[in-house]
Amino acid sequence: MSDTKAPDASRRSERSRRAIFDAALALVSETGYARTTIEGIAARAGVGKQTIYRWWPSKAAVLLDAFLDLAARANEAAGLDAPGGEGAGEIPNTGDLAADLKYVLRATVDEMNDPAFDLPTRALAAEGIVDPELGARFTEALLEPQLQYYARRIEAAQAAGDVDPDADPRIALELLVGPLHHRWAHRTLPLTHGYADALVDQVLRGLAPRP
Amino acid sequence: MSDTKAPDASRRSERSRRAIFDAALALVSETGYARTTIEGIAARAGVGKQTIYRWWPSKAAVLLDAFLDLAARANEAAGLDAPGGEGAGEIPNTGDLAADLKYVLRATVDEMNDPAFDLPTRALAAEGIVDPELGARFTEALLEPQLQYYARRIEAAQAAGDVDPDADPRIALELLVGPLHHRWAHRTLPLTHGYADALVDQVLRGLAPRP
Amino acid sequence: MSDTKAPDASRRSERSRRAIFDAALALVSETGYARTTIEGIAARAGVGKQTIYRWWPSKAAVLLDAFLDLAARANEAAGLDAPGGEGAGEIPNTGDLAADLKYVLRATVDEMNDPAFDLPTRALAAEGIVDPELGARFTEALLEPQLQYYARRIEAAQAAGDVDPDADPRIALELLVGPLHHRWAHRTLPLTHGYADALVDQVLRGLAPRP
Amino acid sequence: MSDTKAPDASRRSERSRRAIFDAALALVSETGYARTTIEGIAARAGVGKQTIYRWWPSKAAVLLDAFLDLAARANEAAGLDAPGGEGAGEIPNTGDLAADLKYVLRATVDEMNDPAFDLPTRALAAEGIVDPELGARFTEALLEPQLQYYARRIEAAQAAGDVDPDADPRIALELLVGPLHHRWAHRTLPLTHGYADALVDQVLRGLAPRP
DNA sequence: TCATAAACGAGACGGTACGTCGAGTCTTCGG
DNA sequence: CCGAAGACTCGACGTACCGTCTCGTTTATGA
Repeated sequence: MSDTKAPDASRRSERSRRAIFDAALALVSETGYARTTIEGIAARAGVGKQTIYRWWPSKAAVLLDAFLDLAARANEAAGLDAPGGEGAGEIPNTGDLAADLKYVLRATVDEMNDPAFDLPTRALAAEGIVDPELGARFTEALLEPQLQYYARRIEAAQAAGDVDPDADPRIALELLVGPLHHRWAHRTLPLTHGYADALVDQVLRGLAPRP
Repeated sequence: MSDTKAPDASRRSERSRRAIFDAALALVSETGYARTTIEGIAARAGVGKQTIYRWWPSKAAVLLDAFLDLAARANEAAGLDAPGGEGAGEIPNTGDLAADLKYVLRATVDEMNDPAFDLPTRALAAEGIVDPELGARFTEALLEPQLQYYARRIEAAQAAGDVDPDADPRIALELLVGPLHHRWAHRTLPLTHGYADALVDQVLRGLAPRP
Repeated sequence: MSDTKAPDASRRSERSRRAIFDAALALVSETGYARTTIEGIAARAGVGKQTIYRWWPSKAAVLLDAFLDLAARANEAAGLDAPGGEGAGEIPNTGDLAADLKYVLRATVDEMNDPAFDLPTRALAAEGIVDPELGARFTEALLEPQLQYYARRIEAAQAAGDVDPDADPRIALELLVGPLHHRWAHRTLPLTHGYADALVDQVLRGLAPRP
Repeated sequence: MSDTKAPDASRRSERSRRAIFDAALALVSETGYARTTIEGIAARAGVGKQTIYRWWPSKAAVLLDAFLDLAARANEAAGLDAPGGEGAGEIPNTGDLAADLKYVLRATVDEMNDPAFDLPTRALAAEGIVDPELGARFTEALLEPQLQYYARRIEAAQAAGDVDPDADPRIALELLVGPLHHRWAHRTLPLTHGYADALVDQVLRGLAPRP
């Protein structure tokens, strides 16, 4: 007499799962997150509503998983094509910290300016701001791993003597991504490569090893 | 030539307007933004739904105005009780830039940890991330004026020789509020006074006048 | 301390009254009674809503008065152009009862087939069926006077020896208008001159003086 | 090729259908038709509004079906308890036409004086007068079958030599029900058994076989 | 002959119900 | 025996009018 509610994941239809992800991402980018409905996703995916409710608790959760899946596939496809790169997403280490950070921040700026990434990301970020549960999953699965790349690169720079060994890598990394995020979230000023460069330069001034 | 449907603002009921603000803020802090409905606000305010729809286009717009009104009244009540302070909200200038910034950032951290401010702010920020129109109003009316206080204090510090005259005050200010916002928005790590202090110290290292 | 609500009828705006009647009749014939609203009448008449509510208790009452006014003006314009006619609306008395009744019933059939009369009459009749108050006014002001014309003509026929003196004129008259009304109200079969004639013939057979 | 929105009637909830009928009839007789709302019916029936809108186009249509259902059940329960009667609703044929008609017309008068039948019938009749669509359904489903009973009884009387074989049964039947209906609809004079009797006598005079 | 009180146009107000949409649950039926 | 299909209850949406209530603005005496 076990839990009558737990669905048997092993019997899950992979075909339906993919169709739901595809439908969700398509609808969000076509009509916006707010106008995307679970009924709509089900209809578009050719799936019963219950098949969605069985596996996800909310629209946001569906979209988060869809996004994660998208990111995973993108990473897979990415491979080793970054300069000096090892793992996918890892920040390159050419020995020139400023150049490496500028490269990554410029790429981030480009993503933020690309509606294909921008719109669903905004939807998820907005939901995560309000819903701690979902925000935690978002942070954990997408944001934090990315921040660790920065941490590792900065620690490498400390080991190489390019950064003050007393500096806190966590604070350093937040000085890089925080301002970018702020402009993106509040649309105060345009996000440009120039801004990314200036940001890196200013932050690195504060991280320089003390004489 | 203009909108033929515009209601006559001069005949507007101030009593209803206030009741709507109060109800909206109360409901959001009691039950959360998502569960707050226009019907609920109207009922709580003892007001017809149409009276809300007549003056606001959306739930978010109501809440934004309610928040603005709240902030305005708070500012009015604030007056001159900040150390070295002149205008309400202005960052104090005691001559010690680090101390002044830490004072303000600690206050900001406290607000972010106070559910009374936190919940409606999250709701508005989330809506603003997704709805550019509303986000613009939010930024313009609430965020940007606050950022200008930072800009002025930093410029004063430049004039006093405490900050590199070549530094860009806008970038400097974003280095202060961006990371704070980032932690708040994504709940990556706790927001503490210690974090505020460390942030100010790290940023000011990068702003120090060159020898 | 008399009734504080009674408006001063002597100061009433005749212009508004006419405009309201015109607007009401126009709207009912254009869009139907159900879709006609007091707000609509007021707007069309260029009149404040309160001017309607001041003088009438309901939409149906407005329409009834509008209809009465229309009928009064029609009667006024009618004059003496009926064969053998005296008063307006009076049933002619040419000495041939059957012919006189057929003449009047054919005219009634024509009115019932004319949408300009049909639609507002249906609206009023329907309202009167459900609302006894209004129904009484309708019957008293419009229907009963008309029925009296029949009563008088039948009594004249009795005096002339064309109708059994023992027959009840009220029952006789209802035998004439009742079936007509029935077909009109329920749209069972078409209303034609032939039907009017057949009806008169059949009824008069039952009214013939006994040998 | 047909309507793409048509719901699947085979999956319809019989329980909801019954609850809606019961609620509709109860509300109409308790508070009157005008004050009966679809929301009210749904609430009383413990049913979602959509379940009403899914299956009926209007309040009047709901009530008509409820009424039809009521009549059908009443007929079913009626059986053979009328004098000389065969089918339910059929007019008895005792050989005495006048008596049979008086029996039925008196029963009709009684129904018209019984608020339980009167109120919903007035509501439906009123709606049918104004809405041809609904009126047609009303006439077809309720009125016309009843009129056919009269037609059949009169034809039987013609066959028996009690009625002029040249008389039109349709006109004859309308002479009986039309006046009754007229008094009922316009409330001109009270509906009594005496009136029913007088009506039958007067009409039969006109239908007597010619010598 | 003007002041003054009313009726007037306009329309905002608190409400009620509308008809629609989607959420999340429950039932049926076909592959 | 899953899962698509979709009917169900529920509740909020945004709209339309209701009937009431101010607002100024005519208007038409009666002091």
